[in-house]
Amino acid sequence: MAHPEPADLRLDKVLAALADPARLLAVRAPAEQGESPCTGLQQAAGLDISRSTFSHHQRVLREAGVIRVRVDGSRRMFSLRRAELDSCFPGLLDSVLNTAPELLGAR
Amino acid sequence: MAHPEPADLRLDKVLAALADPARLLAVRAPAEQGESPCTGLQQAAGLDISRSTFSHHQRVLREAGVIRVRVDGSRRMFSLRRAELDSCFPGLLDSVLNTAPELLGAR
DNA sequence: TGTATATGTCGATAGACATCGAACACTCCG
DNA sequence: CGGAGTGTTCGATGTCTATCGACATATACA
Repeated sequence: MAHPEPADLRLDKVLAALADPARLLAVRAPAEQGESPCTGLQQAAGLDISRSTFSHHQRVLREAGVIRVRVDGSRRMFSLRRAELDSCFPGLLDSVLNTAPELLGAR
Repeated sequence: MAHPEPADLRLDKVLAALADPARLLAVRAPAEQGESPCTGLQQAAGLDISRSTFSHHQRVLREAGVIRVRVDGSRRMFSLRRAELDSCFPGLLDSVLNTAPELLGAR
């Protein structure tokens, strides 16, 4: 369960991680609610996908450095790596999170 | 040679179009120099790829609504669709263009 | 100690994508 | 007209990605 260092964040990877409607939705829940458990996040995002697929998306976001995953008992708690992202790519996360849901893309 | 209407821009498509080191480079030239011819743009971006590959990238950027292509004699002139992008996704383009070249990603 | 809950991993599959060279189309200029 | 310059399209190829179901793992709880 590796997280990249802030110095290792790359814009193309971050953009690729965000360039998916499911992941754009998944990233909004921890942005609004703070740290969220995996299941709650999936439900909050209204994602009708299998657990393994969600786990895959979670890994993509984590390996790109967009989210942090913390083990808490039997659950995983997700949070946005907002400070690191804002530091490396100022304004990027805000512009993505402020986009109206209708403009995110088709599922 | 179709360009999407501003109302048809979708964040996931724009992010996907930008989520490539070659395209991130290609987009910086017209941002700095204004309207640029294709060849000049490719050279300015330092892209060592074939013409057909560059043409492919150009198409991806155009179909996502990131750039506009105008035919001028035997050449194509490229420009950023800055106004439309800023209107739909405020701050996104700026954050991408302001990112240091070393952070764009590996080629 | 079982049993239920929560989540990751594996292997398969189907579709998307980056890349190239070759061939084609169009414009400009001599 | 014909060659040079500019760029697109096509077909092939290798790689990546999204998705799933099944299985494994780990914690929590009775």
